[in-house]
Amino acid sequence: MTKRELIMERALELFAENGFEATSVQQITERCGISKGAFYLYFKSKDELILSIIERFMSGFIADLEHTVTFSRNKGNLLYDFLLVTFTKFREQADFAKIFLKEQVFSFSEELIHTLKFYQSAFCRLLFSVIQKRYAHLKPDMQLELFFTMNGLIKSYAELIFFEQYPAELERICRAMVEKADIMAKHASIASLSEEYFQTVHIKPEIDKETVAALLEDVARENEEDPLVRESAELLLKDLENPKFTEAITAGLLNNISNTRSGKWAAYMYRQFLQQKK
Amino acid sequence: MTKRELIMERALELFAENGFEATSVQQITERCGISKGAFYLYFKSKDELILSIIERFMSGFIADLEHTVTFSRNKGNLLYDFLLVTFTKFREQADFAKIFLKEQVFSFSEELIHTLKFYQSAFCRLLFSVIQKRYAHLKPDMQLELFFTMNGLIKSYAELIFFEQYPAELERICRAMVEKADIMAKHASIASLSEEYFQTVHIKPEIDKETVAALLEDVARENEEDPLVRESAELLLKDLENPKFTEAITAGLLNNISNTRSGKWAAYMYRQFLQQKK
DNA sequence: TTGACAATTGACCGGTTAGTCATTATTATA
DNA sequence: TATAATAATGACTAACCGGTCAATTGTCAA
Repeated sequence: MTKRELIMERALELFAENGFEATSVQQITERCGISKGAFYLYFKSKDELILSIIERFMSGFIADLEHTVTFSRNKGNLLYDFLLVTFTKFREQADFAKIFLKEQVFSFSEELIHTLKFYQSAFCRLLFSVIQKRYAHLKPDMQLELFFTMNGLIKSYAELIFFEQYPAELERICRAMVEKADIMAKHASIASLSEEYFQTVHIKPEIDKETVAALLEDVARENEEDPLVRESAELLLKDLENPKFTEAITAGLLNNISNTRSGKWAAYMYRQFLQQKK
Repeated sequence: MTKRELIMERALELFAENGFEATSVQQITERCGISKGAFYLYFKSKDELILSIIERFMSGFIADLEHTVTFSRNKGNLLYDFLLVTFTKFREQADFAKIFLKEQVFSFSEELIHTLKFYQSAFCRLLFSVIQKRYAHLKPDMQLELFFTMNGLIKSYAELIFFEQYPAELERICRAMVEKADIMAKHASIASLSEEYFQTVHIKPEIDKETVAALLEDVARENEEDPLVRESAELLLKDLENPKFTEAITAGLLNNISNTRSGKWAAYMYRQFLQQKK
């Protein structure tokens, strides 16, 4: 483990215990057994630290969910799978879940708020797409209603599990949630939210070409020894500047890089970027 | 408006804007146009200030809800009324709602955490009693399930309204929520929570005799000019020490003081105290 | 007008914070 | 072993925090 990773790990523990604001750089360095000066060799500020932590975990989280949505074998279980992956990932990273669920948005830097909103809307888009598929026959306003309810329940269950340390059976919770969604889809008639709500949640991600290019370069660098992945990333990079490939070819290349850690995220961003252009 | 109230009001604004931790006493006094020293004439610490704010608003809030539950004319609409009062009260006090919904529990004093938990569990008990009445035919585990879902939805809607400033129609939201509850009560079968959850939420309030006595003394003092209220409070005070009255008499006396501001809260606490003794 | 008392002030205190940088320790290379 | 390069240190700064208190101002009866 690099020292940078060590700092991130210990800091995450402290943030989960005492919150971001209440944790001082001093405390972090003490737990790591390093000096205060050393901290600033690896992070240029405390803000950059929390940003890196959020970025690192959330990119993995969203990429995993995206993978579930895209490659789920059993389409009938997609909602269940989505929920289970969500809770499982959060449980794996319980410390992160705590700060993500409860952390104040007050007194955060603009950049931090922007990053959080970006990932939150990425999650919302995925969840909504799952709802849309399962309940395609419903009118959009009732789909919205279902999305809102499920989103709220996810948060409630997450708080119960991580803050009250409730000994939950994740599978049971997910089954109960799917049942609720199905029942509501079948019998509910009153929509409490208008289309305006969609705008509230659905903040456009505004992914630019440079961001995607940078991610693909990372993939190529990190997988230098694997020619298939490296070449796929390089081809995608070229096509980004000068699109020539058909959809099938692009999809195949994205699949090639999707098995690597950084590749999963890069592929997701690439797909989002293409969809945005349409 | 007394200077104490002025401070509470301006402080609440700042807390809603920047959070409790991030708001300094300096900022508060500046917005009030007073000196820092003056602040400490009215509050012995910053903690006492936030405690007073919470106490002031939450006692009124819970008392109103309790009044709704106890005296609701149309029992069939009780859940709807409960939800509507909740949202309406929160909207009236949007600044307070913000700090109550989002404020960190990290780095709060023990007393503050205890107070917050006390009011939260008072709210939970009321909501659960409403659910219990409406869905009396259901098994306890499904009642719990309904309670959890409604509680979560209340929070989700509240966040939507106060943080995203979503232009909500409260009546429509409440109708949609009641519909959801009814549908779930009729068709849901999977219970995700065991009885353990009840303990998590249902923290015993532990109301002691002295607390209730102090509240009744306040009522008597505040309503000196109203003999009916004053004497009712004094009789209740005596009966607290040396219980002689029948339930009907006690209930009547509690009704007598329930129309005053402080009386509503005192009556609620009195009833809770009696129930606890059983 | 005076004097007693209450209300109000703001400089000040000890403590904590994020962040800096001259100095020192460690490692790699020649 | 000597030298250069890199890694790490911790005392230090400036700003801000909650809270205090001697000094000042305002008020009103005598």
